[in-house]
Amino acid sequence: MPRYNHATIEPKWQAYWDEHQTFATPRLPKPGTRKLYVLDMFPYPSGDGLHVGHPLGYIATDIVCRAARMQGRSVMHPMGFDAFGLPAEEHAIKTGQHPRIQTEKNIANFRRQMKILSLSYDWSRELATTDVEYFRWTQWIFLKIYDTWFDHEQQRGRPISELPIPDDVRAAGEDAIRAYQDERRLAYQTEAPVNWCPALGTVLANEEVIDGKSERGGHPVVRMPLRQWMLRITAYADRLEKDLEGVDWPEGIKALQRNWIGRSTGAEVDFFICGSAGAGDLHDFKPGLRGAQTIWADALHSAAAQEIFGTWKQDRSKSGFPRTPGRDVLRIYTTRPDTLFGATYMVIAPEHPYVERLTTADQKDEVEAYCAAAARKSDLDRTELAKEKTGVPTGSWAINPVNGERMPIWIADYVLSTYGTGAIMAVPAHDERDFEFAKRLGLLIIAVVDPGNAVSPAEREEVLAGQRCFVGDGTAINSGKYDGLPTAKFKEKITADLAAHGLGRQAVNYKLRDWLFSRQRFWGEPFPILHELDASGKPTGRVRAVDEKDLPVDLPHLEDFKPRQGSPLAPRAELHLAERDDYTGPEPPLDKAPDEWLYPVIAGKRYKRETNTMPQWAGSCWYYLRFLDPQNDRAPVDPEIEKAWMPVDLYVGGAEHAVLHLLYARFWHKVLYDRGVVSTPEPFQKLVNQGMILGENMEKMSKSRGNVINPDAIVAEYGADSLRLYEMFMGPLEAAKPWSMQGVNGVFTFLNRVWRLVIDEWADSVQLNPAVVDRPPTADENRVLHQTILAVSDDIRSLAFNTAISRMMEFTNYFTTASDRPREVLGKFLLLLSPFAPHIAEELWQALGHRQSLAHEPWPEFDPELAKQDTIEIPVQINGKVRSKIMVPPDADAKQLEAAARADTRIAEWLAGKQVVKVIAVPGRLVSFVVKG
RNA sequence: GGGGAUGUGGCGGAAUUGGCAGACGCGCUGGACUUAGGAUCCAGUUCCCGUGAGGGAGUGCAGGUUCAACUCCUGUCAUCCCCACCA
Repeated sequence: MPRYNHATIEPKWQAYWDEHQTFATPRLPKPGTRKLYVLDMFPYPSGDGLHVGHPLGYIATDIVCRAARMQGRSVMHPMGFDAFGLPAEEHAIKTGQHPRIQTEKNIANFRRQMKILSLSYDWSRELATTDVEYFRWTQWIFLKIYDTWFDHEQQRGRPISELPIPDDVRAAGEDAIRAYQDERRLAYQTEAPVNWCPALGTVLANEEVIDGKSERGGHPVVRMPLRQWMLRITAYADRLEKDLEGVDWPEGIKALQRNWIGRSTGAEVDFFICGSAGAGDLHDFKPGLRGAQTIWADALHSAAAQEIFGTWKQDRSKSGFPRTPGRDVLRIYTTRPDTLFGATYMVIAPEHPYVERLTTADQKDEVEAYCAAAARKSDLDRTELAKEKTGVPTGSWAINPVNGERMPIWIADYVLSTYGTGAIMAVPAHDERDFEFAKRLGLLIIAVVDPGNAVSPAEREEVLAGQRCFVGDGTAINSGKYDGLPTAKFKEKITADLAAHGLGRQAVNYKLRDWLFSRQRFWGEPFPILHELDASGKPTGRVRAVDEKDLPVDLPHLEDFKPRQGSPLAPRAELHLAERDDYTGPEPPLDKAPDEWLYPVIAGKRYKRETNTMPQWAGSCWYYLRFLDPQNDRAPVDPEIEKAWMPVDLYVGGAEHAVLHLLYARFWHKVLYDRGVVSTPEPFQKLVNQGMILGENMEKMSKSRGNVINPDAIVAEYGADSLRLYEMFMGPLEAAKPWSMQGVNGVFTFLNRVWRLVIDEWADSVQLNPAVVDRPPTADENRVLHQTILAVSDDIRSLAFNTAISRMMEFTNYFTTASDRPREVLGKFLLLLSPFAPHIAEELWQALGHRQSLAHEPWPEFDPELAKQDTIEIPVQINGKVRSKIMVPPDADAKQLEAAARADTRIAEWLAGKQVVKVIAVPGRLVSFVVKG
């Protein structure tokens, strides 16, 4: 009758923990205890609810926390919701209902689903990024960032009030000072291209644009510039990379972040421009295709070029390398300054500011057409179509500072305006892309690196003849006085020489770009920013931060959430949309807000609110701080509390956040650190990525594949304990692994066996199994118990939950067959089991006669003496093959092992008549004979 | 093209610093108890040969180091993920 019935046990204990506030966390760690902050990546509360993949990480952290509490640590274990986001906004557009309503419904469902799993969160700390009282502080942090500039000398963010203002700027007046500051803030405005879909009247994310058309509806999409907010994350690139050293993260994730930051060291070099408009004879040469080689050769030593170059070089060596390049030079960035002598042409990006200036009259049409076409392409198009590199000559020339030779300047979209200086020197002999381009267009290729024997002799000949590209290191050739230098040395030397002549300098570049921080959406945090208007209602360009006391800036009431209907243009053909009268450009939904929200008046001045909203990342950048002090209405977090709990000791979540979320959060944290809001330079000490749970068919779980498993169904049939146990038993936390219903049944069976270990299933009511007795445990029983204690404790520490469970199964197997079992041993076992399967553990703990919850019961102590075996089995190998096994005391030394092995009859037979060459005896491990004959 | 991860029975997966390959579970086979079992208990279960004792092979593939290799080294194949013209 009293079978294991999870359906009655689980609600009972959930109610008990709730009522007794078992998992409430005090404001500060209890004095004399070590703190432990364990954090899950909080979910986006989607309408579909949790699927079994979500709780994988939650269960793992919960086990860690439950065990840690029993080990006497003060545990912080909170949960919340990352609730801004597109799906809720789309739902609102469809239904006209405020997204908050749907969002709160979804949160309620998520919370319910988590609660039936008994994840031991302190729910009093729950938060959602959409809570007005939460995003009030998100806005506050934005203002901190806005109020900060980055001091490159000190490598830290400082208040804008401490920014030194140069005298000439100060003299130019208040607006000049303001502009000077605005250009240096960590939050600044710029024109950035967005994907604008006129038919949908909305701006789309890159992922929503497929082949130049909107993902939904297939409407045309144009890229066009829009004034937007950026965060200067690039200022922190160096620290974001360096500080990875000190954190305990998977190497793969660190590599991913380093790769994303993409630090490279090279040189910036100035090339003198000649042949720009008005420079007379120098641009008589049209850089042709086939003919380029001879033209180039002719131009090399033209007297005019030599003369101009000579004086320029002299000037530079006196005045040094200027901070910003003058009008007369084209500045490039290269990681291979050692190939400078092999540069045969230059390329600038179609968006480069010099395009117009460098384009000669007869190239004008061609260049304009090319740049216009490039502007229409999305980033994706540009890389996809790049199988064939394209470009047009500007008609202008540049002079190579190391040898005074002339080279044509091209425009090509294989050069990115956003990296380096947006201009390159092309070294086709030693760069794949330049090689491909030069080959296609018949440009000159000169080898300046001898690969030596890094390639086959035949290949080397090709390289030297300019018929093959070689990008590796080698020895310098065709490089004047530098000939013979190995690549690395050459780089150093020429960089120093260029610097000495004021022609170049060492430079560091990052792939990381500043963070585009505004979205043209409704369902996000409004910016606490006001734009000043003049008497006629036009923006003056001055920006004002909302006063801290006026936070939060809440979202306004809107009649409907539909985006503006744009005019039906033929966008791909239209390049100058903004100039058309009937054009209504991208306008965020907040522009439809009522005037009293949109146009506040402060001190007699009229303002317009910023109507962009923050991206979804914003809320997740600092939630781990708010959990510590969620009710605080004077600060995002109390400094005393922050100091006591930070950093997060263990952070568990999916690998999909390996780059962006973790980089953004680290960035904000560092700004807050510089500004004294937090006390640690890094927020997350240890990071673990849980793997994906696949469907039973080994495919990713998705609605469309129809292989989604809902945890509710599993809990209903097998109980939360079985679900928890199964998810942990499936395999290593980090690995991807397929779901198996039979596997769930397997752990369910195990729990039934545990149940019967303690409870008499034949009795009419729940009572102890008569086999449970009060007697001291035998040596064997103690050994099994203590080996289990050791293994489970270690496995929890190393997050190897699957093996911890298998050890508990072994324990159960041992005691199932025993005719009786000591109560004390069972009790200790239940404590070990409780972090994994807390409900059944509590129930059985109570059945054993305990009155109190075991949630804060001390963790069983491991006694090595009791775990010791009196004899152990040792394999004996002969020539690497196990031929027998011997029983010896665990502390037997090498001599005793060998003697015991020789005494073994089977070994004696194997050794008979053979010569023993060598004997290896490793105490506690094995004996190995090497024999001959 | 660059970076990262992973390859072990029919399946999920175990295996301190190199030291008994296959723990634990699923599945399967046989048996017990049963009117019955998707319950429970017992035994077996990497493959090949052998009734058996035992022998041989075996951790994607090919080599190497070692008394000893899933583990270390070299090469190679496959799968997955991320980034992708970053000069």
